[in-house]
Amino acid sequence: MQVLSPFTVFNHEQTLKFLNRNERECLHKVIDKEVYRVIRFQNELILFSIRLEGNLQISVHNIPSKQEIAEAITKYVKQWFDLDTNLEAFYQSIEADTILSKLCQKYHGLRLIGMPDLFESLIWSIIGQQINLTFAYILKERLVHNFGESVDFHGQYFYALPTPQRLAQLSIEDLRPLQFSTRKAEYIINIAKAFAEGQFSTEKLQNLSFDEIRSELIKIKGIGNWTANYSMMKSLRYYDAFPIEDVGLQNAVKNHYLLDSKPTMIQLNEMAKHWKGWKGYATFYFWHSLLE
DNA sequence: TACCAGGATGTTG
DNA sequence: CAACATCATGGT
Repeated sequence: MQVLSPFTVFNHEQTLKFLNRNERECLHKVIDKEVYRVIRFQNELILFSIRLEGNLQISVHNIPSKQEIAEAITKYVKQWFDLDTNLEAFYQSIEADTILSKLCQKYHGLRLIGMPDLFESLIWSIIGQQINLTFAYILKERLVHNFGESVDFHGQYFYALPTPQRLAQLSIEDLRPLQFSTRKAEYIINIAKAFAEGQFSTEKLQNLSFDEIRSELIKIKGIGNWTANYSMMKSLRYYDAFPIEDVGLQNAVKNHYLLDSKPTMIQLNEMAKHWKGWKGYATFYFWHSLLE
């Protein structure tokens, strides 16, 4: 076991609320203020948990923890929970926007909970395109339960996302019975192939600029501006990535700014000038407000 | 029942 | 280049 501490700010309550946002979430489980997750490390499935109370205690459950595993998990958690960001810089930067500032006070210490695995955020965002979130979680659950591997811990199963290699083997006909549309199936299998064959990876994007990464992502069929920015903010930690087409964001903005209809992209871009450098973080806070 | 969902793509005018 | 149709299905 190890402990991540001390932090300047971390909002345990709001983080738990985020992690519990959908009962059907299948890639982590919250049990008594402790979040469990399986990651793959050196082709081995590792079940670990983080205690969301006081200091963040990390435990490894299914195998004896070695130094290098502890380091890998620590790195993962730091990225997942965005522990290295200076939140005060975000809060100060958007100070001119009194409405967002109020949200920041309300959720003070909430960090942008991400997805360290780029493949995961791409698959998840493609699943979520143009359907309601409830259905999106059902589709993800079917994909994971049908094709993902799991760790059996005291009779309870904890799943990992199927690997690109596994999904690359599938055909559209395998996913149609799970109620994936032909297009979603096609996009997912194509992206899985690109990752499996090494044509695409986080490493290959490492030395590129924001615009170059965005354009590389958009070259892939099925990834548009929304998906590219979603993944850049959730996986690649570009806090200014802005999924402006997002209906949830638009609705949250409509609610908080008391608009009579959803903002146009032009309006939203205008408002987002106050969030410069932190548009992704602002988006995350607005999304979080939808959980109320 | 019609319209909306954490959009993207291909076609048409 | 902007407008429109299409995808597929659950939720309200």
